[in-house]
Amino acid sequence: MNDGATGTDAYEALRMAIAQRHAELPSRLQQVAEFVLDHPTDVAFGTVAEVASRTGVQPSAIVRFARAVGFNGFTEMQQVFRSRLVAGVAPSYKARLSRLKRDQGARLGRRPRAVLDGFLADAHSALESLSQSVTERDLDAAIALLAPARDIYLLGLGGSYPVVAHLAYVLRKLGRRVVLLDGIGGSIGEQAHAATAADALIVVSFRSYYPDTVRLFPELVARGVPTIAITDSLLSPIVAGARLVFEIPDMPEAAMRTMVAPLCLVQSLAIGLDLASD
Amino acid sequence: MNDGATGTDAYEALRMAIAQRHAELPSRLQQVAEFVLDHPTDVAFGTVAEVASRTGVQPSAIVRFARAVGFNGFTEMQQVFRSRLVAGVAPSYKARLSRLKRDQGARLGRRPRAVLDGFLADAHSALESLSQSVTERDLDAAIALLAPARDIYLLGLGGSYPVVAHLAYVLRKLGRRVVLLDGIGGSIGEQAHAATAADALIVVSFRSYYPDTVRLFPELVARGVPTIAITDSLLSPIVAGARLVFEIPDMPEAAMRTMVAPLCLVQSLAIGLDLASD
DNA sequence: TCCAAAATAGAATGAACATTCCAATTTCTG
DNA sequence: CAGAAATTGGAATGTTCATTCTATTTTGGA
Repeated sequence: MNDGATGTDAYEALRMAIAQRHAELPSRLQQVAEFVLDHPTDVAFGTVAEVASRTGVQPSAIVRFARAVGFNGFTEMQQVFRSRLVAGVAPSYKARLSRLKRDQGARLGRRPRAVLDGFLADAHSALESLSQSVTERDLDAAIALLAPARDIYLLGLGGSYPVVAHLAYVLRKLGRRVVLLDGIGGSIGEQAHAATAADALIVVSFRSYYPDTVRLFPELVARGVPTIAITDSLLSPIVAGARLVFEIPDMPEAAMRTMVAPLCLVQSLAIGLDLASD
Repeated sequence: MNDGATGTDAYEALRMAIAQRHAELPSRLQQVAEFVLDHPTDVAFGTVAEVASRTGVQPSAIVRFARAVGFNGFTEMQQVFRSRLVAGVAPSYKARLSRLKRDQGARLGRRPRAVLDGFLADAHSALESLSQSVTERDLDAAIALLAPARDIYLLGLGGSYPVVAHLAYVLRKLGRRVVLLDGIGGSIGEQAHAATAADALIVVSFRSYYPDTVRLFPELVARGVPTIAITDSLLSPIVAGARLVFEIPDMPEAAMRTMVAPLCLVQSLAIGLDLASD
């Protein structure tokens, strides 16, 4: 079963279907069709009464229209119009949809291919929402913060560790002095002991926040180390005190996470920093 | 910080206000605040009952929260969340994609935003080609190879290290026994010493292939350890002897690499393995 | 430990809603 | 120009919803 037809696709498909059938509809329903095509957002948010009044028809005409184009009622049609808005912004809803899609595929037999497709869909939407949520201003500010730093300290444990590991790799390749706070061979606190206001810190942490990260972060902030936080919520324990916060919301939980978005962000910071310092 | 307070601005202002007041709210309202910040889309579309149920509180708590942050009721607060979605509708997905591709040419441009867009475009296309190149048969075979393994050894150094680090994290979360060959505290060879035909090995390596990987890989193969290789070319030094090879071609070079595709692949292997062994 | 104040859960309430139904009207058809 | 069929308007219906209210629980202070 090729599903396609979720999110924007479903909306576009419906749009085409309405346009096609427009000619053969009774006049009042044509009127509805025109309004609906011209004001999709009103349909997404409005009630039957509102849409009817704006269209200039009776509420029942709206319901009849919805049925005429293949739905069981207005509410059902409205879902399609809402899904479009979700596809545009709204990472959470979208993420949930793709997760749903994945789960559906998995239910149909747990075939690994379906699992892969699910993660690919997640990854695509994560990248998409990253693209929308990151502003040029924040990127500039981040690079300005990192540029003068003597050493760049990286803190990310548990599921976030691969992100900082990658960042460490790239920054070192680019000739930067990096301290990766991984706690190997002793306490993290000792590794971070030399950090001062002349350095910089990049913290990466997602729910559920790794205890050592939560503990060490405020210490470094208190010592005046300029800090960039990459996390999933403004309420995360690594937000207060950070000079700059990149919020990457709606990450799936625990083992289901791919870290694709944070990786891309971090990569861009490193390369952007390198380009800026020539 | 005087915003015009309409559309997205109003939303951002509200978000900040909620984050600030979070600490001083009673606990149930804090709970609501967290959900609301993390799932704005659910608030935009949902009913009080839905939001309450997803948050895990009573409907009245939602209303109390809305009043606590300065509205007359839930409905009023919801308007702000809806306004954000309306503001974000304009550019269609396809338009954004093509813009992304166009900007890719500007990769050499130094503006960090262009750099990020470039990596995002790369990531998208990497995922796309991964989706095409991986066959269901290979995935099945990989999972069949991993399923009976006692311990799963992971080998990936340099730029590939984040991939295996992530894989190790996920597999351990799922209760698998994992040995991450990272060379910490001694030689990698010693870490791998216990590997036998009853175990399994996943090697990840991309050009230019890390010397230690190239050295250790044939040893393990010679000892009969069933091996899955993830690499960028069939000519790569970790292909010969591997039971199974996932080829992910066309990776950009060295520090420019994001590892997004291998990460997704590896994630799918782990989850697919877990699902298969229920 | 006890008391007062705040917070909360859950039921009650009344409004708003989508949907259904039917009589009135218009549009086809022979 | 009938007569039948389709379409339409508008009221009726049953449901769902946001909101309010109150009894109970929890919290904080003396």
